[in-house]
Amino acid sequence: MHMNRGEMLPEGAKAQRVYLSLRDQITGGSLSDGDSLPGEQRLAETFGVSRVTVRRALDALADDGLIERRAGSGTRVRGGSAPDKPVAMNFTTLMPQLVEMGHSTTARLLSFSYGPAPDFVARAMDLAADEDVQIATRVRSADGTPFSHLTTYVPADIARNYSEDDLASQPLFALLERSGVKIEEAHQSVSATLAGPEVAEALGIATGSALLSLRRVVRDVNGKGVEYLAGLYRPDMFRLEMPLTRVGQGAARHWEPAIGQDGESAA
Amino acid sequence: MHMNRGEMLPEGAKAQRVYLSLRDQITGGSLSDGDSLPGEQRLAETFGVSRVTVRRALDALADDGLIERRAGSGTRVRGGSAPDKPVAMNFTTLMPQLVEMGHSTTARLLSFSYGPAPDFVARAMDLAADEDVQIATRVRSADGTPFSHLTTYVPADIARNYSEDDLASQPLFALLERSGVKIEEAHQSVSATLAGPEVAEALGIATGSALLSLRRVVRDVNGKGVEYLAGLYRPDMFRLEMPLTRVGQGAARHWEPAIGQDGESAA
DNA sequence: AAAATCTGTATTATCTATAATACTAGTTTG
DNA sequence: CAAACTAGTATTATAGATAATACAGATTTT
Repeated sequence: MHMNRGEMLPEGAKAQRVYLSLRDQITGGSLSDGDSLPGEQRLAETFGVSRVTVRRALDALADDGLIERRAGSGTRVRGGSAPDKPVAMNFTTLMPQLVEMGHSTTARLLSFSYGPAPDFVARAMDLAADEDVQIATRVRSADGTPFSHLTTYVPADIARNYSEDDLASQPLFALLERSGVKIEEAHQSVSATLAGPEVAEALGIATGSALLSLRRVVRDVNGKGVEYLAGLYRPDMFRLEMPLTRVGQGAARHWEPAIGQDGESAA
Repeated sequence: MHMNRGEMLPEGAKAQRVYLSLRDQITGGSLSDGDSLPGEQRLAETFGVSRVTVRRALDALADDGLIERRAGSGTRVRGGSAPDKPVAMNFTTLMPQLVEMGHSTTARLLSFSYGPAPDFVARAMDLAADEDVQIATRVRSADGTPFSHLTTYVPADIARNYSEDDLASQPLFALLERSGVKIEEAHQSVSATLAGPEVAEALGIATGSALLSLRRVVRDVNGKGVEYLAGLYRPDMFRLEMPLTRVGQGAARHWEPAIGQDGESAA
């Protein structure tokens, strides 16, 4: 009975690469149950490593309970497409659907400071080059497992309206609107990146893991930037879900988000 | 003048990890121009490797032209937040905005076959366990650089309506609607994953790079699944952009996609 | 029953990373 | 100017990971 929750990574650097790649395919759904995995020899060839190295990666996967190895037969996937409890982000609120799913959420404030806005933030928010912003980094956990690493930049004059404690307990949206900010527009950009040493430790994952990266710029009615968010999310814990419906006729036919029906819908 | 386009990766496995992590931060916008990078000694400590290894990673970054090193002063970022030509995906068409931006797009068919649907596909599309599907994998390139690796699963009876050549030249949407399929609903799930050896080669990137992962299930008016798409996108070439506006009043206030106004558009 | 394929196990040479250095030459800060 | 940074350049010993092999035992296929 191992309760290691996917943290039994092998020692070698190449072995870790193989381990992470295979683990991503399993938890990501590309590999389901059954007789799936190729033989150790073939894996060694496709990854360009020796069989010993593949072996170390498979040992770690077996420790995690993700695969099952039987001599003579082969290696099979076990936990196929049954991720623990993937938190999804709701489209219409821009907030993770946590409360609705009975998750207990906690936020931990990692750093908190005021200072000049970094270049890319000032550019994205149309700030003066020397304008001070509040920079806060916090990690959110669901049921004790961290799933997001968020860094927010808020112009100092706005940020003075709430306290450091507020940040650790409440979502930034609520604090901004409470401060009298009239939110009007937001622009999100979703991408992927690798986990650096600091965020890897904060999220309890291995350096070099894949992360979902989200950049968000929020503006008020005057077009002034009021929030810049740089969020990193664990793909095994978090997904961006968007249900869409096809509307319109002829050339104007296009997609629109299906609001109010997420995921389980029976219909 | 190096035209290596980010393919000068160092030899050691640990050095590659440092290289990829730093490169992601630079092309991802977390590190802009200026005096940014910490000293080699500090980098070695935070990454948990020796200074020699950090050095190898920095050598490769310098070869790529991403950083500039000056003895005594430090290491600075050069290509900060000016990615080549990031292709964005349009929200309302579910298609990359390529034609509008003057890109020359090519698609290459990597594999093409008919066979029983994999478990996760059959589950997602509500197919019979033994139903045959067409499985096609193709790589799309913009201006000669590959940016997406797409695998589609289409029920065999539908797929017979178009040819193999059609797939290499036209988007699947057009082919489906031409085949008389009434598209009604789609569900997208966005996540991140690591590049395995095969996709890494197909996309011209290093194994272990971060990729944006998109899963899409398209259903017709009867609720039957007509397409399952598993797409992997290079984060340095592709982003999922979504402009949003705040609408509604009071408790019903929520976000909606700002249709028709994307980035550059003039409508 | 034989052949083929797979995991399990072991050994050894080689390559790689690391640590501990030392030193030079630029640059910035006090 | 002097002190305290920095990158650039070496060297060497040691520990560790990897590659290349070989063979035994289990399972499936022919």
